Amino acid sequence: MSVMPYNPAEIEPKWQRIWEDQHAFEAEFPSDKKKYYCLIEFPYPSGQGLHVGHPRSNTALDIIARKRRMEGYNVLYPIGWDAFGLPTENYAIKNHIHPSIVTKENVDHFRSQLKKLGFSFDYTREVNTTDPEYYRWTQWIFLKLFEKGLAYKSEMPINWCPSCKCGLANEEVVDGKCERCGTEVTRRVKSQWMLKITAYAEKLLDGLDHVDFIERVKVQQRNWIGRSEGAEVLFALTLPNETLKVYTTRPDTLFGATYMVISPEHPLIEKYKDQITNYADVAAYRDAAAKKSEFERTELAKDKTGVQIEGFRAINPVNGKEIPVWVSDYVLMTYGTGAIMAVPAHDQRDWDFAKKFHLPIIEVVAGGKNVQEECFPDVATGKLVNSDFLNGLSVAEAKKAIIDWLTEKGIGERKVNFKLRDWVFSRQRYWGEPIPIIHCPCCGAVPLKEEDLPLLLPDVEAYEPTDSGESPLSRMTDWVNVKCPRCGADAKRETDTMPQWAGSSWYFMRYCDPHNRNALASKEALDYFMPVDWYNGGMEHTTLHLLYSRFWHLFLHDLGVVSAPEPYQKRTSHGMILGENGEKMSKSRGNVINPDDTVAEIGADAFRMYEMFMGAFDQAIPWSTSGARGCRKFLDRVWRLQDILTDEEAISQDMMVPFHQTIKKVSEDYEAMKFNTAIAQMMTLVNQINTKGSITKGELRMLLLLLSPVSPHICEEMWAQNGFGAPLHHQPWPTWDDNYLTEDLTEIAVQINGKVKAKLMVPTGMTREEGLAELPNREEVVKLVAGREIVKAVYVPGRLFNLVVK
RNA sequence: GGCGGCAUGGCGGAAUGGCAGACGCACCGCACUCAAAAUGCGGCGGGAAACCGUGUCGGUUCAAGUCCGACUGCCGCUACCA
Repeated sequence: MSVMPYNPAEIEPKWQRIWEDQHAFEAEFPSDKKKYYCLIEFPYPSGQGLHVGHPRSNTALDIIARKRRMEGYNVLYPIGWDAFGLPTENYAIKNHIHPSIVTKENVDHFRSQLKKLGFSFDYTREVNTTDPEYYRWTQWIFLKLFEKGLAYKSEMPINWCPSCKCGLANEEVVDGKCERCGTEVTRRVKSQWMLKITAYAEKLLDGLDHVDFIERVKVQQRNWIGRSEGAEVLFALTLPNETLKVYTTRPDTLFGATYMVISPEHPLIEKYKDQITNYADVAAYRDAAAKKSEFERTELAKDKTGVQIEGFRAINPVNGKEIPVWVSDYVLMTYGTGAIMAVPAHDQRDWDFAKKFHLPIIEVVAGGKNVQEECFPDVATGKLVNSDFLNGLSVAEAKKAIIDWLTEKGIGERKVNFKLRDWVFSRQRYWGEPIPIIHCPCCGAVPLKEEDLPLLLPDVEAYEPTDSGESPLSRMTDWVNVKCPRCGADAKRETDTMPQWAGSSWYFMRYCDPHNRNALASKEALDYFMPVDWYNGGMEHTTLHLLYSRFWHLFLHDLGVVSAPEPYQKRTSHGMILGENGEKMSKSRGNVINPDDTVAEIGADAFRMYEMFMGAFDQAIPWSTSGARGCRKFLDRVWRLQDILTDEEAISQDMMVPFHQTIKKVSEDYEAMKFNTAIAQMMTLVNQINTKGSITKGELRMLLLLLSPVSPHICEEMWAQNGFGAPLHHQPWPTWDDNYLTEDLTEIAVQINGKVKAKLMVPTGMTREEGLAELPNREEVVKLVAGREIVKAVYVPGRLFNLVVK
């Protein structure tokens, strides 16, 4: 008997319809079952449509979601659209179409592409960040942050993209260039909304100890938060009642401080302009530094510049010595106190600076080479010298001693600093959430009342940003001019909008209760579904989205909105898919693979399988069209197993071991995201079945169960065609029996001096003692030893037998 | 400069310290075919062989792709963070 050929173009849409009609993948609430929440990063619905990178993450968690359902969990695996953002706005400007229309078209296209891949998303819970019913809650969270003093407006130099005409967060500046358009970023002073993420620095750091994130992610977040322990020290100045505070991680080297440096933006310069005898030089240096972009500052990092301030000096508190104060842009106003004590002997930057300007270098930690020739920054080995009461101590001991001394004298104290900066939250753009604040000349910034949310984005004629740097909304006078809700005076609305990171900072909470009109989600739904059990996404979101959303979630937890402190229990990350030439896929390189084309050629099941089989999940892998066809060939082979199907119900005795090994391997490898080896194991099994020449019904059922999370359509179809009963996705996940994992006899390797010389069959249970007693007498072994003296024998049960001979 | 990761056939990649190269791709041979495609079967690191082979050099071990030390080369993140 021979079945019809495998035709994914027919069976895939059929099963997608059946799943939809049966509401097969909708999460229940309320439910008595245990929940499992799988999450992938919701896509930005770009005009280009789906990229082959999206299905890599989606398929991986689809496998987990489908397996969990078969294990009896109430699975939440949702999808939505992160739809605010610049590309849509730019497209709208160029083509004179409203961004909301562009967004709708793109979302529809994306959804249809995803549906063709058969992901088991719960489409009834779709969210869209541009939906007023969604962004009213984004605005609500902002109001709460404002209420708690975590949202504030601040005049500050921001990164300005002259091309996008928009302020950028530090995180959106890459190599001194705009992340989006590549234009060199300049600095511009503007009044900006800021979110005080720094208030959560410690919690964001501590929370990492309680979640199961891959180590890379933890390390990157820790680095980004950048906690450092040190001390603040007050230096007296030769000015009446004036001190200069510095932050240092090396208070132990205080005796080696030979000069000080303040940042060009340091207020001391303006305050004492009359006392600074070379003020003109200092001011000129400051103004030149201000003009430099972040990029230029970094580029010129190697070559230190600076000006010595004439007119006053500082006094080193430990030895009373007067030391000069310099201005240099290697000291940043935005970190620490904007001023440092310079210890050239033990800090590379200070050393470079001292060498250039011929400043004294005094060794205070012995153990390196001549500090006049080479800086010695090591903290592990040296002992203190030239440091009075610290002499002879290790660096760690000296740190403690000097901090105690400073604290006692009241001129210093222990201090923890973070690299993390507050989040610049304003965008001078149209296509984002309006910030629900009214500026009143009397009352200042007045929040909208909660019942007035959502503050709708008004329709405007032109979305172009203005040259003045104001948002396009500023031109909407009818919308901008309002009465102050507090005092009734004429007031103006805030015209900046929120960044794209806003809507994506809480979307996983909305999925729990997406149609709620009274709250961002009900407490009951949040307490049931949160936290996300498994979140997979790109490494590029580690320091931005992943940190921002943890911040918002921790904040909402403090507010009592949600019980879980951390939003994500587990975070994994997929590797990038490269073009066939091994380079990053891009239009300009002409190496983009379109998922639609691949699905049309080999089907969604084979496409999904290839995405999982191509290599280690967390590594970057080049696409291979012939490799993808190989997966289609495998599914053809699976399909043709029906040609050799017998009427036997059970798994035959001689196949028990291979099947149980496969159940174990596949089950464990899916969990460890080792999808490639899980699939390889199933290929091996199918090869074995083909060699044997027949397959029983029980064997086919088992294979289909194991394969179905990867390639669900073909498995459902074969399941139904062969009358295997209730739909496959309702079947329980199979379990293995350890008794069937091994054969009676095991092949081991026989080594002489560590080199494999022969293979032997031994009873599987043979212990180390039995092996050592019996194996040297085996005929094959005696032959290999050839009369030489056996110095040592090692038997590793089930593995090998090694003889060391002379 | 700092932090992290990686290095295995022609290619993607397997391998709790225990038989290196599973599985797949490409390629070669054979069968089927008038022929090709598809499919099936077989081969496929180097070497005539002894043997040699997991970026380089050392070390630990009965045994190292795997652990340790030094180095080289790529990739990612970060970057004058005091």
